[in-house]
Amino acid sequence: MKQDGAGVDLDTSLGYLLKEASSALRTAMEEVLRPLGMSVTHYSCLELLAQRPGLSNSELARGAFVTRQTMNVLLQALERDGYVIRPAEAPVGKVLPTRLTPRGRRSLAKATVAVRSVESRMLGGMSEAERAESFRALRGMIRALRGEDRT
Amino acid sequence: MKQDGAGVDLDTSLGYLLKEASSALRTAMEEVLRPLGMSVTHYSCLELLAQRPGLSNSELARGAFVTRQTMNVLLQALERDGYVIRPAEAPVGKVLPTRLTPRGRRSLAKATVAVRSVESRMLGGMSEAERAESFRALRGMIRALRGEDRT
DNA sequence: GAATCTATGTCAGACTGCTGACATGAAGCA
DNA sequence: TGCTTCATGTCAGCAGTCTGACATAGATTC
Repeated sequence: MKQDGAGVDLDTSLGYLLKEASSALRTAMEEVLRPLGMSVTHYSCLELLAQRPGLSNSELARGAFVTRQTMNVLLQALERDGYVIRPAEAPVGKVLPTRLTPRGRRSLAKATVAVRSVESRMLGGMSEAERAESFRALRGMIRALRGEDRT
Repeated sequence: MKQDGAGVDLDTSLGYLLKEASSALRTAMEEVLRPLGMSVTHYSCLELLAQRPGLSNSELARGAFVTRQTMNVLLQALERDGYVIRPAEAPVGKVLPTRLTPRGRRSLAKATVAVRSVESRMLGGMSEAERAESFRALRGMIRALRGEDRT
């Protein structure tokens, strides 16, 4: 039933499987974050700021894989609700370094517990060697897709 | 600089890497499909129909990882533009089996060439064994995330 | 056979993220 | 110094996707 000549066979397509895995991960994260009133991008933003305080809007956008316009909208809401702070004036250039407030940190702490449970479930039955192998494979795909192809 | 106790370390998080890979794949596909005036979901729908003719709206939605409402909107547009056909009345129940028209097949043919180039680029330097390993790893993640955890 | 449950197709409204556009500051180059 | 290029922050408009809701058909249960 497989039309090898006609299309990309979905059952053996690594791209399709990657999309499936990503979709499953996203769904699982949304499930645990919803009770906290937080979206995946929302969480990603807070997590990035916790690990790298002072990131700018554009840097956060790249880290969360959205456009800087999208991140800007999110940051304005987070700032309005007191989860993050940005200086009114840029210390240098136009770049506004963003930081978590204590409230933002508390909010993140709850979310982290939820997200960690998903991640550990995903790592489930994988051995340490298998995790390392998956890591290597995904990194390879990313590098190839971005055209950093060193033949 | 890594706060191991505080959060999920992004640099060593398989979830984050999975999201990154998926984002890179999506971007690459959008790039090659845009000139054809086609979105990723649009393409997924046609590809699914080519491989499994007669799929219903809900089945297509599951295959493309969107809701059936979203797929319904897309199908109406595709039907209006003559890429697919659905019977006016359901042969059985409410399920409307969908099929590609010749026009839809031609459109898909062009897209397939583009998508295949992305996929082969992604597989890039991977050996056959590495591909199999990646496959196995992704399947494991999906199964674990969906809670089909057979201890 | 009737009641309940489940799945489907569809409509409407809301939200999220994206593209396009603009002004501004920094960095490199003539 | 002036010019070009690039990155940034931000606003506005648009497309895609989602949630909520409803009616209906099949399957299940009693």
